[in-house]
Amino acid sequence: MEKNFFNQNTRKVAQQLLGRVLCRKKGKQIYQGIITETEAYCGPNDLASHASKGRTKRTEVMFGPPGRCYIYLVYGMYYCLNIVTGKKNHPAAVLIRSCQPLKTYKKIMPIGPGKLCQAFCIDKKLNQEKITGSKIWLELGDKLKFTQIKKATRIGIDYAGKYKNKKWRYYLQDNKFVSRR
DNA sequence: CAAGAGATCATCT
DNA sequence: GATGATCTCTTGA
Repeated sequence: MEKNFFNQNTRKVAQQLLGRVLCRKKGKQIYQGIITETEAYCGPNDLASHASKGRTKRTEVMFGPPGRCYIYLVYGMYYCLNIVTGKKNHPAAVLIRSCQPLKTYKKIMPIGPGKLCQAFCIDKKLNQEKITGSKIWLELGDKLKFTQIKKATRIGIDYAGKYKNKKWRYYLQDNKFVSRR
């Protein structure tokens, strides 16, 4: 991955992450999948972002340097994986929502942010880890020049006022491994 | 097919 | 004490 890739506009990162390969190593197992769906959470003004509520213990990692994992528990049940973007003290991140499995040893399809974390054995132990480490990292994958990117509203953020209508969800058109169309 | 409910708990007020 | 960046299951048209 390019240096400083995550230190740029969150929406741009979210789109450029599509097609790249998420890799996770746990023990001898390696899990890999092509990222098919992402969402951008664009800083302190974005009412959909946890960071809009200010700096707390949970959101602290978003205020840190780009390229770290932000992992939290939603609805008391599932983990969600984000990657912090933008420069330090600008709290923003990209939610990795779905991927197309390449190499998995579990019978869980990584479709939807909760299932993705289940399938890839991602939990809070990886919070704040660099996304360029030995446990979790990204690879370039094949080029996706000819694949269309669709834009849509983000899921599950009805509370976000005028930000709920922003089309900051991105997914690969015609790919089956997308949570909603 | 769409809409609603329930599971379940860390985080924040 | 309330609330979710989810998912599955049930109900009913």
